[in-house]
Amino acid sequence: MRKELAKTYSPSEFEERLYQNWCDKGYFTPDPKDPAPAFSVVIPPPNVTGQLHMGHALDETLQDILVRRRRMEGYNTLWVPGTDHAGIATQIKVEEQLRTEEGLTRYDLGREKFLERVWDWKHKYGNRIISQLKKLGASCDWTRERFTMDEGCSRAVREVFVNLYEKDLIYRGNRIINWCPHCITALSDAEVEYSEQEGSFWHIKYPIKGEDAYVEIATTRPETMFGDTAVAVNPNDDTTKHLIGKTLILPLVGREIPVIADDYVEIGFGTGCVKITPAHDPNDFLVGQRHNLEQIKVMNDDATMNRFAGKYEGMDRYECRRALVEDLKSEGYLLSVEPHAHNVGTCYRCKTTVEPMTSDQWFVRMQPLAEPALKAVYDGKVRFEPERFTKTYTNWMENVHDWCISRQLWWGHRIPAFYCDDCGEMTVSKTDITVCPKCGGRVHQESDVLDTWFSSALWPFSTMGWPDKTEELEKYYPTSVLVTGYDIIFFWVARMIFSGLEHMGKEPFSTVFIHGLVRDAQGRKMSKSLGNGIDPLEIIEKYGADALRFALATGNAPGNDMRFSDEKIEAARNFANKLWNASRFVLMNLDAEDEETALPALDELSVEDKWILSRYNNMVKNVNVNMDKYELGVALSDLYDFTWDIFCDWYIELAKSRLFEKESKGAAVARRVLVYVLTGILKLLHPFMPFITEEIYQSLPHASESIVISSYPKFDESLVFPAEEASLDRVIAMIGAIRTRRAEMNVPPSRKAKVYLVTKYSDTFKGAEAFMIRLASASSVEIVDAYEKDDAVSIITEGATAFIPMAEMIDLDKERARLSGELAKTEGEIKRLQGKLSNEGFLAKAPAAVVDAERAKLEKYNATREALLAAIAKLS
RNA sequence: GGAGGCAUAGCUCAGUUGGUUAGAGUACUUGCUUGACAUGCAAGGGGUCACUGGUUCGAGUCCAGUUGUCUCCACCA
Repeated sequence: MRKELAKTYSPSEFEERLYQNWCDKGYFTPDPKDPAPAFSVVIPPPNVTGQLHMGHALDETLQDILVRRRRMEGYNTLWVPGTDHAGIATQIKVEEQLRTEEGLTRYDLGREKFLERVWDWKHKYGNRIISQLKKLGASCDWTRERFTMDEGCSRAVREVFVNLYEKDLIYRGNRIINWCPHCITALSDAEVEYSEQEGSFWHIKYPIKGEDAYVEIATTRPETMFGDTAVAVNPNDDTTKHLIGKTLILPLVGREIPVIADDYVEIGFGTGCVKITPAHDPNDFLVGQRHNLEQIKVMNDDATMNRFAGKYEGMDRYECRRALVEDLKSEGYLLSVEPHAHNVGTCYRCKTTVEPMTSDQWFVRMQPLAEPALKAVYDGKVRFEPERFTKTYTNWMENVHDWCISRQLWWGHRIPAFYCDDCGEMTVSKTDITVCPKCGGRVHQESDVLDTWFSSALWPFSTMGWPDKTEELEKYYPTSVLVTGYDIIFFWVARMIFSGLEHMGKEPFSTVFIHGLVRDAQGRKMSKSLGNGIDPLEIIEKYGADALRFALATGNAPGNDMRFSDEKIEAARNFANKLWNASRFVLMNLDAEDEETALPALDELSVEDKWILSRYNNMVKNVNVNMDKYELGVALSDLYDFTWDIFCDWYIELAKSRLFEKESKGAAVARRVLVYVLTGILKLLHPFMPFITEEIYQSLPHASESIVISSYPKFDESLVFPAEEASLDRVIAMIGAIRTRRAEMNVPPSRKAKVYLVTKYSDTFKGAEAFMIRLASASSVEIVDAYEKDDAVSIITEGATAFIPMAEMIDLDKERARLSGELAKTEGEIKRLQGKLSNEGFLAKAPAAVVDAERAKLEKYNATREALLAAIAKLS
C-alpha cells in the first residue's frame, strides 16, 4: 500500500527519521575496496566546542551537494567528518568557565589537571556540533569521524614534526614574533588582524651627547623607548649625515645609544631619524641584526613593563605610556603630539593588541615548502574555483615568512622536543623519551604546544590513517575537492597544500571550491558581539533543513558573500511546499497497482508528454553542466524554474485533462509520465534537499531502496522531441494570450467564452481543445477557416488567431487602438530584424545558426503582422 | 602602497565561452474559495545594466579609464 503524504509539508516529522535510516543502512560508509572511481572530501573541521553557525551551514551544504550527487552517480564516495581541537579558542573557553565558576586560573590547577578539564569539556560539548551537522543532513561517514587530537592525528603530527625537523625545515630560534599578552602566547602572522585605531605621534627630544643639541624622534609607541639601542638615519640623507657616529642619550633613562646609518630609513619622511628597538619591532629587529645591536625586551609576557623600564616597572604598557609621556613633558623632552590613525595588529581570537617582541619560538622554514606549493597551483594541479582566488593564494605564498608554530598554551599537541636537564642537549623524537641519548641525564619535554593549524594542515591524510599505509589513503587520497570560505585560504588551504606535497608527495586535492560569507539581511558580518547571528538550528526547526539548504545554495554566485534573510528562507520553504503538494497531487492520482517507474512506449505518449520530456531533458543537461562547473546556484535555479513553472504550472495542469478520465488509457500514460518526471526532479533536487526528496521518493513507485543511492539523471537524447515541443508551445502561447486579453478586459474566469480559431497549425490545435477549455476559460473551441463577423475580440499569436465573440464587452475604438499598438510593436521588431539581416557584416561574420534564428524570427513577426492587419481591417 | 570583489527592477540578487524584446525572488497593482498547494493560481506595472571611451556585424557580458563601495594583503618610525 502506498504511503500517503501528510496534507501539509512539515519537515520536522520526517527529517530525523530519514537521517537515522540513512546512517543505519550505511549509505554514507563506503568500502575502499569498491572499484568504482573515488570521490572524496574532508570536512573543514569545525571547532570541537563550537556551535553550528551559518558559515558552517553553507560550507556543509555545498559539500553535501557535491558529495550526494557523486554518490548517486556511482562514485565510491567518502566524506570524512571531524572536529578541530582549536587550541586557543577552546583553552580560552575553559579558562573562562574556570574563572567565572570557580574563581581559578589554569595555573591554580596546573597543566595536568587543567588538561583533564579541557578533555571533560570536549567530551561534554564535542558532540554538539556533530549532532548539528546531522540535523543539516550532511552525508558524512560517521564511522570515520576524526578529531585533530585523537591518537591517529596526534601521531601524524609528531611524524610530520620530526620529519620536518630532521630536514631542517623546522628550527628553534629567537625571532621577533607577534605576542598576545591576553592569551599569553606567540601567534603566527596569519593570526594577527589589523585594525585602524586612533593614536598619536609623540615627538621626543633625544639629546646628543656632548652637544647642546638634540635629535627629534617620532614614535607611536613611546613605551618601547626603554628598548631603544640606536637611532638610525639614512646614509644618503644630507640633512642627517652629520649625526652618524654620534651618541645620543635616552631621555629619562640616561642610557647612551649610537646613531647608525641604514637605508631602511626613508629620506624625506618625518624627521629622518628613527629610533631602533630591535626587541619590539620587526623592522627594527632586522636593522638590529645588520648592525649587531643589543635587543632589550622591556615587557613581560602580560605586557606589563619589566625592569628595563625603571620606575615604570610593573605598569601595564598603556599605563606606562601615559605616565612616561607626562614625565617627558614635564622634563621638557616632549616636543609635540599629533593625532595619528594607524593600523594596529590584534589577536584574531581575543582582539587584544598584539605586541611584537623577540622570543624563543619554533618556526617552519617556509621557502622550501612554498616553492612546490606554488608550482602545484601554477601548473594547474590545484585549481581554485572561482579562479580569482588563485591570486589570493599565490600572492600570499610568494611573500610568506617563516611560520611560528609554537604556542605557549597547554591545550594542543605538545612539541616533541626534549631537553636534557644535565647537558642541555635537545632531542626531537617521535616517541617520548625520558633520558638524554647523549649523556643519559633526565630530560623534560618542551612545554609549548603546536599551532592548531599545524595539525589541520595534515587533515586530508592524517584522517586517513597516515603515516600508516591504509587502504583509505590508497583509495581516497588525494581528495577530490576542498570546500571552504575565502577567509581561511591562508590559515588552512595553503598549509594543506604544502603539507600534502611534502609528506604525501601529492597535492591534497585538485580543486578548491571557495565560497563567501553569510551576512545578515543588512549585509553585516554575523558576529557574536553584534548579536546579529542567525542560528541555523532555529531555522531548521522552523522551516526545515531542506529550506535552509535551499536558501543557502540559491541566488548567489560562487565566492561571493550572500545575505541571509527571512524573505529568502520563506521563498525556499514555499518551494519545498510546492514540491510537496505537486507530489501529493501525483500520488492522489496513482492507483495502488501503479508501480512502474519506466516510461510507457514512445508511441503511447501524447504531445504534452513529449513536450515535458523534452523540457525535462534539456533541464537535466543544464543542471549537469552547471553542477560540473560548480555553478550550484544556477543549477538549482534551473531546477526551481522547471519544477514550478514548467512541471507544476503547465504539465500537471495539462495532464489533468487525461487524469480525470481515470480509467482511460491516457490517464495511465499520464500517470507514468508524471511519476517519471517527478522522480527525475526529486533525484536532481536530492543533493540540495535530501529530506523532502527522500520522503516523497519513498511514497512514489521507486526503483531504488533509497533516493540516496538511486541513479542520478543523465541527459537522454532519445527523449527530446523538438516538433512536439514547438507544437505545444504554440498552444501555450495562445492560452497565455487569451488569459492576458481576458484579464485586461476584466472578464472573470467564471465567464466561459466560445473560441474560434483560425490557424495554419490546425493539427496542433485540434488536440488542444481540452487544454483551452481548462486553462483559457473557453466554453468551446472550434477551428474555422475564417471568422468574418466583427463582434469578437481577436487574439493574435504567431501562427494562430483566436476570435472570442464578446460583443457587449468590446469597445471597437479601444480594440482598434490595442491592435494598432501591437502592430506598431511588431513592425518595430520587423524593422530591427530587417536591419540586422541586411547588414553585410552580420551576414558575413555571425554564425549561420544565429543568422537562421534571426530569419525565422522575422518570418514569425511577418506572419503576426499579417494577422494583425487583417484583424484591424475587419474592424474598420 | 599592492591586489581583488561589487555597481543590473523599490529591495536582495542571477545572468555560464559576446548573439531573441535583460531574468528570478520579494514588494507593488488587479482578478481568483480554479477537483495538489492562499506557503497558492492568473494577469500586470517597474530597468539608459554606475559613467566615459574602445574592440566587434553585434557588448550587461571583452578592453582601457573614471566614480562610488566593500574586502584582503603589506605597512613609514
